[in-house]
Amino acid sequence: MRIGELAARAGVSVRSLRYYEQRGLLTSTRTPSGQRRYAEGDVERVRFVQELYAAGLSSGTIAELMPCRYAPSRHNSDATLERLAHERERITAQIDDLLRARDTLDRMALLARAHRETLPVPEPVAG
Amino acid sequence: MRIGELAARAGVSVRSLRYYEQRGLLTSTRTPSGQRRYAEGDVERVRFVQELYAAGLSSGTIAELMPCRYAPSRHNSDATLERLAHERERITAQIDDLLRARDTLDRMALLARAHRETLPVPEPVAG
DNA sequence: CTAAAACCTGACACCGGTGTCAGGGGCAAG
DNA sequence: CTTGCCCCTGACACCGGTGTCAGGTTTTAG
Repeated sequence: MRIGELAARAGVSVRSLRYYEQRGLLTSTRTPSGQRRYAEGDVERVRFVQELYAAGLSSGTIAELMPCRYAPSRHNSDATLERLAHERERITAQIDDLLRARDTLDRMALLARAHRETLPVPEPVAG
Repeated sequence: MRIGELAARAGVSVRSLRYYEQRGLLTSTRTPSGQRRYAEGDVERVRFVQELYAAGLSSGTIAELMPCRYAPSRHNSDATLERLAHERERITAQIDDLLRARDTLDRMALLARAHRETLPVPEPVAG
């Protein structure tokens, strides 16, 4: 398929797909005139990339993990396991950060609501 | 206390503290010569800022939430509640992203390990 | 008094994924 | 052939918290 269709189906911009190719996250065949053509499986591949981006992995790291996912072999799995463990640790720490911050926000919201009721205004808002 | 001490005790750089002041997240009194002086409570305040930064809140958003934390009143709590709810939602979504990605990494690690045992090499590496 | 350490302001750089513009092909439908 | 849409490359901008350098002042220790 052409790049516009892949972008639409994977939910990313055309710009991003070209960038992924440049970073080695995605490959395409080219028509004689130079236009990119993609296979069906690339939709899933792009979603995979997005999923890891959403978790804060860099394009370099994702590039390193791609073969483990799409062309696993003894050769690549060794070095990759360390990277996997490292990223897992980072993600877990990040989740902890988020949970802590969310708790803090919740406490602040409670406090804010308490202040609202501590000082009731005659006619706050009818509706 | 002076800025260097606050930086050390809060675990951030001096540069960051000046930036926080510029963004309205932190205030300082000045000595006649212009040097910043901070109160004890600012240590906690800086940690609070860091906690929210770690959860992806921007300095602008944090600035908006500061009064809710350190000077709560009917006046500010109203508009802030919406912001709090919004950020909470964002954080929760982010946690979901991280959990999904972590699961994916875990599956990849399993796959990698499986490949290792599927194709055992005679003498991988002795030491 | 002097030297070192700490502080000041201001400015520029970085990262990295994405938006966007410019200027130029390719290709199907009419 | 023309029109219109999609594609190509290359380049610049952005965000935002932080590092870092320059050039200068203040404080502190000896």
